[in-house]
Amino acid sequence: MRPPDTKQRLLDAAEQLFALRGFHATSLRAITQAAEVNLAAVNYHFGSKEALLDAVMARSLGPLNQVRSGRLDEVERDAAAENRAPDLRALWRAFVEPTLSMRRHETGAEHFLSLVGQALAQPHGAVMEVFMRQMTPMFLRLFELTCLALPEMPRQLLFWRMHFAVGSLSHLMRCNDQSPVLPAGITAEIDVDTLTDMLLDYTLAGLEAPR
Amino acid sequence: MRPPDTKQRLLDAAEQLFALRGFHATSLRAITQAAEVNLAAVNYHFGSKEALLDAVMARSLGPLNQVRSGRLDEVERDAAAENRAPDLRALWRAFVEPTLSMRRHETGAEHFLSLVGQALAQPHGAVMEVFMRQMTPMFLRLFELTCLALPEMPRQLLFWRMHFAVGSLSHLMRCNDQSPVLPAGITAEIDVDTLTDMLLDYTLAGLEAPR
DNA sequence: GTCTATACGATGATAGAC
DNA sequence: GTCTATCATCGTATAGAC
Repeated sequence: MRPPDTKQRLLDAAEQLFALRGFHATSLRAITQAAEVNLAAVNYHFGSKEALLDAVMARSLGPLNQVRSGRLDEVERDAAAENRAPDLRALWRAFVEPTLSMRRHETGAEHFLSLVGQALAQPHGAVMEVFMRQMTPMFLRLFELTCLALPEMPRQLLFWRMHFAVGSLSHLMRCNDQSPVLPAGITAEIDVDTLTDMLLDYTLAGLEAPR
Repeated sequence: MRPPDTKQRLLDAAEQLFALRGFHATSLRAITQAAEVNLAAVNYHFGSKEALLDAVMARSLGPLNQVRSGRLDEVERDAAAENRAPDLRALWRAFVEPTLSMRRHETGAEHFLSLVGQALAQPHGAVMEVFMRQMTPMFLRLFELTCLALPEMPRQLLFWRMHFAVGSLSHLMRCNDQSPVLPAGITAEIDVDTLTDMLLDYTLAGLEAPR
């Protein structure tokens, strides 16, 4: 009647409750009750409540970055095959699209995005360190490939412009479920592909802007 | 020896501790001890711990938006005097510059920015509602003025592009103290004016990009 | 109106028996 | 590995002194 092991059950219950009601608003007792395990199991398997959040986040972030990494491989391979610089739009599409299309394919995507937002806002959160350790190689690789695609642009300038681009994406991730401010005559509902193209148009124009 | 009133002392102590150690990591007992007031004073003057955070944020956000509002007035006045559409760069400079230059003039600016980041990440936070209630008129006004400055652009498209622009700014605010990923040969130290111009170049190129 | 002292229920964490 | 019992600490509420 309760086949999966305790660790998995805790991860599943925690992911849902953390995202739904927030990290601090969720008690360990609520999680262990939902998972139908003992209260002390959390500290036995993970060590602390925050370490449980770490594990939940790492479980989703790993596969996502694996997809991104594979798509960056493709872009690099295409460029090498035709002996040219990598295509800027293909590059950023490889980075952006897996995240945005999570909502379509994965279940609990909004849970994951909500968790990332919460984790990154903590000042001394060990969670942010986990996130950064996972994301840093991806950022560095994307930066170097962007420099190759825009060889005329100073690296220092591109660094900051990439910072702006990442900000646009992360803000979009954070606000994608709850509608932000809606001016009159504007609807927030939009197709994922259209949204991806709009973000790419915006980002590429900013990256390539004259000084 | 302890001249200011209790309310003020609590706001000051809470602002510093919340920003330094995080909202949930800071106990009311730590705050009241730092403020040298009684524990129950928090609930008497503010009602709850979260309401205290509300008050701290509103204290900084109000004056900041007042500055922004005044500068938007100027842009509108200039446009009306010359009977033309508002200047897009002046418009966004009015919105962006007061925030970025907080670090130069105001004390505890990084505290405020850290608090905003924390507040916005909470799923059901009443704090986000407070923030949004303060920011919504500003966003709506900026949106309408941007539409006037770019009359050819569809409103729906401009709405999303403005969303991307706000994301860039908020990400910059959140990460301005702690250096993010630093590729080789890149330094994160930069003059505030240069940074402002770089952000404006990037944002305007994105807003004006062809479809 | 303000401030103080004190108490209550719930939380995250831990120790030790099984 | 799992469980029960227990701890210090948390946010909150209230009764009563100035």
